Amino acid sequence: MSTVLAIWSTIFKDLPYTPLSLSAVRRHMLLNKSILKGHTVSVNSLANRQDKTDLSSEPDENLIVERIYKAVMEQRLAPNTKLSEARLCETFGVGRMRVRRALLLLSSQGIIDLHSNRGAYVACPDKAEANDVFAARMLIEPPLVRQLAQGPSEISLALLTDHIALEDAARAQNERTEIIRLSGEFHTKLAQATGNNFISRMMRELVTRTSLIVGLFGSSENASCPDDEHTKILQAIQSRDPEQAEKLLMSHLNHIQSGLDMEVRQQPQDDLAAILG
Amino acid sequence: MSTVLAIWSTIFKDLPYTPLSLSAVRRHMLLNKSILKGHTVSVNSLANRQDKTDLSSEPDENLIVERIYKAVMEQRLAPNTKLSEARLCETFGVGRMRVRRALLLLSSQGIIDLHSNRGAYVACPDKAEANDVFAARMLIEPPLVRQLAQGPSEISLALLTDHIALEDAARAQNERTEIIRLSGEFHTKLAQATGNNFISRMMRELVTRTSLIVGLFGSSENASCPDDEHTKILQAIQSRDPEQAEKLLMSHLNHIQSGLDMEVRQQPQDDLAAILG
DNA sequence: TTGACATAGATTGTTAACAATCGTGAACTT
DNA sequence: AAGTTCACGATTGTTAACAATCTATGTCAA
Repeated sequence: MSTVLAIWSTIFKDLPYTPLSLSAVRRHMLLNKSILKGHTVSVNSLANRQDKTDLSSEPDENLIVERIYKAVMEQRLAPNTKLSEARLCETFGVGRMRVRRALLLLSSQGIIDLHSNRGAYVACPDKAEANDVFAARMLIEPPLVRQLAQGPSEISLALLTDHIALEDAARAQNERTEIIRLSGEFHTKLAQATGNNFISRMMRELVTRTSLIVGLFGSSENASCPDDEHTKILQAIQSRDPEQAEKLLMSHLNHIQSGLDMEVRQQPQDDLAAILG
Repeated sequence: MSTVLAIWSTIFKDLPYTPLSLSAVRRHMLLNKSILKGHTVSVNSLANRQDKTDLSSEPDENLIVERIYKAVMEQRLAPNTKLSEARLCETFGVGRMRVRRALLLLSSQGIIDLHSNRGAYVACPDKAEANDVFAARMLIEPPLVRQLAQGPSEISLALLTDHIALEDAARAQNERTEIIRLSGEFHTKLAQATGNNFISRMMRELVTRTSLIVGLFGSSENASCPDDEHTKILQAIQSRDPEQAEKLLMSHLNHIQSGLDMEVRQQPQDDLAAILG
């Protein structure tokens, strides 16, 4: 017992399983019964197992994560807002455990901060963090669009044109929150167009953080990206012009960043004066 | 009550707090008592609060995460290895809750996969994922070292030279696991040298995944990066030669990738033949 | 007016028991 | 020999009660 634990301690290893023919397993078990020792090896489990592709697999706390993510992207959830467990339980009609897991996931994505014994608060990036986010985006996005403009990813570009149509529609109807969210998600979809899951996830995180930053340091009129810059970037990509695409994107990011006032940080919800009159 | 809940549902907002003078708060409360309605506003909490910088803040499940992360980096934990809750509880001497939180965090970092009702398994990247990882690294790392070679980050370069010393020492003593881990962490520290937290986190994740991939698809002799390539890259950075640094890094990554055999995937622990004799 | 206790209340952290699910191995059928 | 069914055991998922912590508010002294 303590020896088994010792082995585990050093290697963290367990018996895994693999699909195999049933008889083959039985043969092995007969031939090497002594080797099995304390471990137990299944028969049917090895043969019967099939790849369940986990289709309907996320009716869980991912919904909560998505809802809160969306609220942050639309700047309806202001930085420093407290997310109390009880309130979230009522809101989503789930148990405390689900809420807890969701909060942990959100904190691992940097969307919220978890303070021990004090609760969860929407992340409130400071000046240094804001600079990091933009520096990271300026490092990653240029080679990204360059690659998109070079490689032939015809199909995935359709997603981008569709997205811009959505943006235009939202702008036409003047739906503020929708505009803000779509405006950010354009960049996320830019990354998705590469078909690379890692790049997509990184961009998604960076864009979410950017949304918080714009909400904190931005003035109200430039909450969303300038209207036509996305269109122009996409056009450059479609016409296979890497230089132009990269150039447009850099100036686009610069526009966003220069629209921020890093010194006069607005504290939308954190300022008692705004609430107490 | 239901109106409060309705507001919450749409905005997810709560009363936050800010450090303020005690008398100022009292004045506000007297002047605007009616505005406070259902909400409660503290007095001392607003004034007494000080920035506790959460120094000794992580004696929690981060330890478990770190231990498992390290085991993966050193290729002691093979892909597909099952991590059962009970076993982890014994190993680390903590309750099931901590283990559960740690597993959730690890899964959000892509280090393990969580299968519903079946447990946690060390991530087992497939061919497509491996390609994504290398594509992402080749997108990010070149501009990263280029930037390092341009910008003057003298101090942080010391960390890199120290690290290479560690690598050499480990190689001299022929400590396999140590060599493998340090070999990967060189790239992580490359990212840390930028001083940008986001870039650091991304690289850390990519390097961890790379470690799993090399363990799966690599032959035993090229488990670690070739000895002197790291040294040369660092030299190029120190001599402020962006072109050379970028070039060396690209060929370095290509070395690693070309050392993999994507077709004949080794299943170190997942292969019953290896266990059953 | 300001700051310092102290108590009451609310919120989060933890634990342990219970429920649901799945893997296991045998008996049984073809 | 190969496949199927079924109950048992083990593992994971969930819940609810309890413990620990922090916040809120009033009272008291300076």
